[in-house]
Amino acid sequence: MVTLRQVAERAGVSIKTVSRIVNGDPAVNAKTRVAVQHHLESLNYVPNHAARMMRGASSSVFGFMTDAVATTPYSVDIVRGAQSALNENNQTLLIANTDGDEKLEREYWRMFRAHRVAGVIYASMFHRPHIVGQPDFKDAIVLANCFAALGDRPSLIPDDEGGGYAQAEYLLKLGHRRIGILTLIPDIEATRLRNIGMRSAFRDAGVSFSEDLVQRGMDGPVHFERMIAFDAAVKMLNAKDRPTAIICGNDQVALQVYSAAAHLDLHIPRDLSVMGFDDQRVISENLRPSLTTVALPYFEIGRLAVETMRDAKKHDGSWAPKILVPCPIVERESCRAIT
Amino acid sequence: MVTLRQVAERAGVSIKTVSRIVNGDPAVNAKTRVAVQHHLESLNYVPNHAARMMRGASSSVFGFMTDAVATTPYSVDIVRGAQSALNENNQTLLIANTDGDEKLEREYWRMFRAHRVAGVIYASMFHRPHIVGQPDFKDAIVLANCFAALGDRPSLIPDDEGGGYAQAEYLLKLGHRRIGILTLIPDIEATRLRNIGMRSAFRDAGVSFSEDLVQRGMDGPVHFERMIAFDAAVKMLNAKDRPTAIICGNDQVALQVYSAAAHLDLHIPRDLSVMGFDDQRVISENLRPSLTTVALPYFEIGRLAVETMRDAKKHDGSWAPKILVPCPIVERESCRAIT
DNA sequence: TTAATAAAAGACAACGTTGTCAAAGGCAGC
DNA sequence: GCTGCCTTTGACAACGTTGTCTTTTATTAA
Repeated sequence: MVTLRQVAERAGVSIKTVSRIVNGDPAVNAKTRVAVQHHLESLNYVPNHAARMMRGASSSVFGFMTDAVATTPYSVDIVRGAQSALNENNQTLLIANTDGDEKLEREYWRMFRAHRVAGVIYASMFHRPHIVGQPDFKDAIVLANCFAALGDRPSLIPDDEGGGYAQAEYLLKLGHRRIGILTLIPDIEATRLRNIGMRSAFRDAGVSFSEDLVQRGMDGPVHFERMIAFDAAVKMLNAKDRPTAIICGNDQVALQVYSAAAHLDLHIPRDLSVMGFDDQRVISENLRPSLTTVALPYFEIGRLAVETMRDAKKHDGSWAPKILVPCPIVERESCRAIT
Repeated sequence: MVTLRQVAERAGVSIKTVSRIVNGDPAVNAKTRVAVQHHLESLNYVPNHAARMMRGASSSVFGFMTDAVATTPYSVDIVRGAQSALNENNQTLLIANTDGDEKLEREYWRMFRAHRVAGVIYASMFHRPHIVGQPDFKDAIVLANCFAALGDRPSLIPDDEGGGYAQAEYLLKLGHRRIGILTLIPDIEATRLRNIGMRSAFRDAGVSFSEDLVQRGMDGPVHFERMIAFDAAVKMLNAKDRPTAIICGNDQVALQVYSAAAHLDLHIPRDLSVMGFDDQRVISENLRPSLTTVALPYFEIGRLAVETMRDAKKHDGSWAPKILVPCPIVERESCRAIT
C-alpha cells in the first residue's frame, strides 16, 4: 500500500507537507498543493486508518452488538439506519452477532476494545431489558430496541404502548366492537405495553374490553417461541360469537390468521378484518389482500441511535433518556369498515 | 486504555516481556508469567489492534460488501455464516451496505483500503453477474451469490439449476402432471438456470413440458420488481384445465398463490400443491399448511466464502473456481401425492 | 571454582501518521 | 541593509506493538 513517504518522495516534498494536503490544512502553497494532489491520485493514496488511530485520533469505527439479527429479519433495518447516519461522517460499523451466546458476547466486547471503537450500539431484538456492564465504554453505549433494567443508558425503543393504542383505535373507528387479540409471548415488555395501549383505546372509545377474546398467538420462552396463532384463530373464529376483527402481535401471527380464515373459507376483509404489527414487508406487502399493520420504526431507531450516541458523549455517564420512537400505522387492505 | 507499558511498570518487568506473555511466547519464566498474567487481568489489558497492524501484522478484519441485505431478508444469513467462520480465528467483519448506490460503493472500497482489510466478500443479492475492479485486493476478493462476468474471481453460488430440477422432480414423483410455474423476473440468471433444471426433470421423467403453464410471478427491472403472482395465479387457477400444483420462483410468490387459492376457496394441499423457493422461514414456517420449498443455502455460502478466501490467498489471482452450493428441498405440508 | 552454555529479560528500532516546534524564505517598513 | 512579521516547509517525537539483537542471569560440565 502507498504511504505518505512514497508520495512525498515522488513529489519531492516532505512527508508533513503531504500530510497537510491530505488533511486539508490551508497552510500550504497552492502550487505545491496541486502538484502533490496529482501524485496522491495517481498513486491512489489512502490514509492508513491504524496509523491515524495510533496518533490518538479517536476511532471512526463503531460497534454494533446484537443478540439476534436473524430472527426478526427486518431488524436489519436498524443496521441500515445506523449506517446511513454514520456514512455522513465517514464512520463505519463493526457488527457483532451473538445469537444470544454470552461467551461470544464477551469475546465481542473484547474485540470492540481491541479496536478501540468509538462507541457501541447495543440492540436486543426482543425489546427486553438487558443489563450492560462495560466500564470502558461508559459514555458511549446506546441501547436500541431495548433498555437497561437500571435505566442507566440512553435507549431507543419503539412506542409499543402507542402502537397498541393505534391498532385498537383504528379498528374501533371502523366500527368493530368484537375484536380478537392474539398476543406475543407474555413475558416480554412489548406484550405488556401494547396491552395497556389497547385497553386505553377501548376506554377512550367507551367500548368494553372483553378478556375472553385475548389469546396467545405464540408460546414458549424467549428465543424459543412456538407459533400457536393458527389454532387459536381457528378456535376463535369457530366460536358462535366470532370477532369481526383480529389484532395480531406481529405479521407472522397475522399470516397464520390469514391461513385460519382460508381454512374456514372466511374471506378477508369481507368476513374478518386483520391487523398486524411490525410491517415485515415480505409478508405484509405480498399477502392478498395486503396487510394493514403497524410499522416498527427500525430504520429510524438505527439513525437515532447514532445521533443519540453523539449527544451522549457530550453528557456524563448518567445521562440516560428513554426515547420512544412512534410506530405509525401502515394502512393497506385487510381491514374494512363495519356498517 | 491500558497499554503494555502500564502493565510492565506495574509488574516491574520490561514491555517486551509482557508482550511475550500476551502472545504466548514460551521463552519466559513460569514465575514471571504467572505474576504478569495476574496484572494483565486485573488491569484488563486488551492489545491495541491498530498498533499491531502498524507492525505489519495483516489485519484481522474482513470487508463484506453487499448491494442489498435489506431486500431479501434472510440473506443476512450470508453474514451470519461468514461471521461464524471468522469467529473461530478471532477475525471480524466490516459490513458495507451499498443499497445499489455506486458512489457509496466507491466510498466503501476506499474505506476498506483505509482499514487495510485482509479480504473482501462481495455479495450481490440477485445472483447476477457483477464485475469487480479493485487492484489492491486482487487475490482477496470472493464473490458470494454472484459471479463476475469475466469469471475472474472465486464465486459461491446457489445451484439454481439443481434447485429447479429438484422442484419439478419432487412434484412429478408425487404424480403431478399439470404443473404451473410462476417465475422470478426473466432477466436474472436464477430464472434461466432453474428453467433449464425444471425442463431436465420433465425430460428425465418422460413428461412433456407445457409452455402455457409458465407465467411470470414478478415483473419489472431488477431492484424494482413488482409482484404479479396473485393475478397470474388466479388466472391460472380459473382456467378450465387448472394445474394440480404450482412451482414458485420464491416464497413470496408462493404466499400470493396461497392468497389466490383462498380467494377462490381452493384448499392447499387438497386442491392444489404449492412449492416455494428460498425457504424464507418467516413465510414458509408460518403459513398453514406450512410451505414445502427449496432452501437457499445462504448460511453455507457465507461460511464457504470465508474458507474460499483462505484458499484464494494461497493461489494466484487467476484462481477463480465457480462453486455451486446445493439447494436442498425442505419438505413441509403444502404438497400432496396425486393418486 | 571457572568456563561454557542455555534460558530469560531487556534495549532499540520500526511501522505510518500527526502535533509541536523550528527553520527557511519572502516581503514591508525603517 | 536590517528588523520584524508572515507564509511555507521541514525535522523530530510520539502513539503501542513486535522483530532483532544484546545483555543479564541461571544452569551445567569441567
